[in-house]
Amino acid sequence: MAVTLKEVAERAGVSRSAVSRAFTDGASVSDKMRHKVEAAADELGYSPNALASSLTTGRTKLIGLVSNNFKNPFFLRVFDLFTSGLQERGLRPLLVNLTGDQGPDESVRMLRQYSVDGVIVVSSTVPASFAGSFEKANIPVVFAFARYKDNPNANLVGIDNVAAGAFAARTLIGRGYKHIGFLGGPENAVSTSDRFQGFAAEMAARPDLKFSHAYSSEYSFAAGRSAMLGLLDRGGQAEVYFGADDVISIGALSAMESRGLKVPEDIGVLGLNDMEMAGWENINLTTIRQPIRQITNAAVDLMVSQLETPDHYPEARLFPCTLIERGTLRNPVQD
Amino acid sequence: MAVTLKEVAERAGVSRSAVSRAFTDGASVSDKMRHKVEAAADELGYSPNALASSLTTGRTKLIGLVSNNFKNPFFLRVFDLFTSGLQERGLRPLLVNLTGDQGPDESVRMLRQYSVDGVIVVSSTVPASFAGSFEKANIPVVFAFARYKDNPNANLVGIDNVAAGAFAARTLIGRGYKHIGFLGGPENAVSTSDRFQGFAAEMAARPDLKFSHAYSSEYSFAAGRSAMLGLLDRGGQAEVYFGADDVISIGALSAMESRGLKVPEDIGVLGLNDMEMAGWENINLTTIRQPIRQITNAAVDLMVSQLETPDHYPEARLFPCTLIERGTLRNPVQD
DNA sequence: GAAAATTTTGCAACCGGTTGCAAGGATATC
DNA sequence: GATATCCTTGCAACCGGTTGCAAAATTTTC
Repeated sequence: MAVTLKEVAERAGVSRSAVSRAFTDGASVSDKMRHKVEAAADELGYSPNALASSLTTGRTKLIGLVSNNFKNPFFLRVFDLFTSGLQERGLRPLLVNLTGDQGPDESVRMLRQYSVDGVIVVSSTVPASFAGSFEKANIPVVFAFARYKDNPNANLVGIDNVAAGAFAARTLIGRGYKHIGFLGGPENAVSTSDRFQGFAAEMAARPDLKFSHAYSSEYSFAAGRSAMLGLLDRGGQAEVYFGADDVISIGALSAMESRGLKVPEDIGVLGLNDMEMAGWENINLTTIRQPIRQITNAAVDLMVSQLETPDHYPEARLFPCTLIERGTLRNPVQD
Repeated sequence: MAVTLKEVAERAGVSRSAVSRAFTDGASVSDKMRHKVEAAADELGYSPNALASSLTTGRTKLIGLVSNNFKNPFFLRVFDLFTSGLQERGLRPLLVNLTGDQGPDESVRMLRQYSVDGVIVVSSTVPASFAGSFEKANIPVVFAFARYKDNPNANLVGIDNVAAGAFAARTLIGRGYKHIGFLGGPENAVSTSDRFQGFAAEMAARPDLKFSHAYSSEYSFAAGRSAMLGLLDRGGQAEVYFGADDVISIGALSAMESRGLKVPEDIGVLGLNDMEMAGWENINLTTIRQPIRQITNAAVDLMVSQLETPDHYPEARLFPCTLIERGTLRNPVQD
């Protein structure tokens, strides 16, 4: 159906190789030939078939974008930045939604069938077994928003969740809170357990402060709200909570409001991510920002480096988080 | 690098065609042959190269998913449903982010280069010129969340925005509001102008009621908030506003709160979409739900029909909206 | 058990490109 | 102007599969 190289060659009265070369950067073609070919191609509306050429070149420019985070609103921005970032470099994102039944092996097989040049795994909860599958298939992979210690010799980009947890704890301690709570996502999610680890370590240094913790059943508004309602209704709640994710923190905020508590006067909340809704004036959540643009850019850069130099030495790029002061924490105490 | 069909053939001691047939449903192969081939393939870890086969079969099972809605949180769910819906049918979404410089022609060319079997355009604001480009390239296309009258003979799935606007107006009239406002997205967005058209037509039948309208600069929280702040500060605002999108309505809600107005006592808001945040208890927006699951399913179905029967007659599938009662509208008046 | 009908298999050409190699042309050197 | 050098071009093989066709193998029929 589509116009092929052969037709262009016939039209221009040249060999097929000549046409191929005219469309290949750096190939040996005279200007005259190039113009002749381009003219014929334009008349016919030809554009080369990327899939056919991949057969000989071994490059498809297809990058698998694998994720299981299609529920957390934070990730819409992540997808936006990844797709546009990849496109800018001439790469095409092949999206894989890891929800439900599809196991990792299944996905890897699929990605191999489509000869992706590389894979970016966008997830904080992806099983570590993934890394091995890709390595075995010899597919370059970058883990974004992932955990360093699971894959010390994988390419990896994100924040240090342990450090972020510690940062959160120091922030809350600095505000003079005496009873500090940690409200995590699912207890078995690595992001939650890492954040907890850093948080708890920092709290351990301050035995004079009261420290308690709880978990939500998943990373969602409803789970955060319901966990916080449980804490409030049980009584003896902390003066402030670090919610290990914005969407949980916002759920918690709504629970506090439902129980008639004033924030930040009666109780405080600190989130993590700085997703768009945190900045909405009717939410106004004080939170720790993940530098999402830096993370996505770095992931794409790392992908490109791997494509260019196949024996690229594995690398982890971790970025520090920053506090975004809004309205859900009391002011710092004066020294 | 990867295992090829030839290697499997040698290993199994059969011809290449035999291997190919063993992996093709409905091909003529004996059970004995199939087992022999499968054994060899398993030993070698072979899986067929989808791109190479596409060369002869003419099918890639790649579906372009084209969108420029990477800002509206509503669409994360849309992407979730589309990607999983396509995957379930063995199709692979190739994502195209239409932001910025990339013109439609550029995108169409790219999609053709990758021999996509079809394209789903996910956008309410995509230029109508798109349809032509795909038709010319003979690529099946489905427009989701699009406008019927722009492409009466294109495959199209969504709601009837004019009808939705009218439904909104009737709803507000039914609540006994005497001064009713319309707060749109950008004035030139087709979704906004269609919704306005339906809304205004319904209002025209009730000259006894006061009707006013305004627009936001884009479909975003900030734009909705700032537009509503403008209306409130100018004075003479309506008793209730239909915000032509949830994200705008939520922005408007926050503006009202900032100006000390109680919702729904002092002023009302009705949204459209029923995105996740509308249901958050600390937002609690009464809104008109777009049946997103039906829309995405229908779009995928329509795509599949087109792939199966190439001369599939164009079809528009429009779904009705339903009111989701929450807390931002006063109760219906009793007859 | 032989002939006819049916199924299975392999050959070879093809899908739409790329590329090493050698021949042909153009340019530079003397 | 002849020769050496470099650039351009076409040929043919190849990338990893599929498929029409005919030969081979199997099954059915009588």
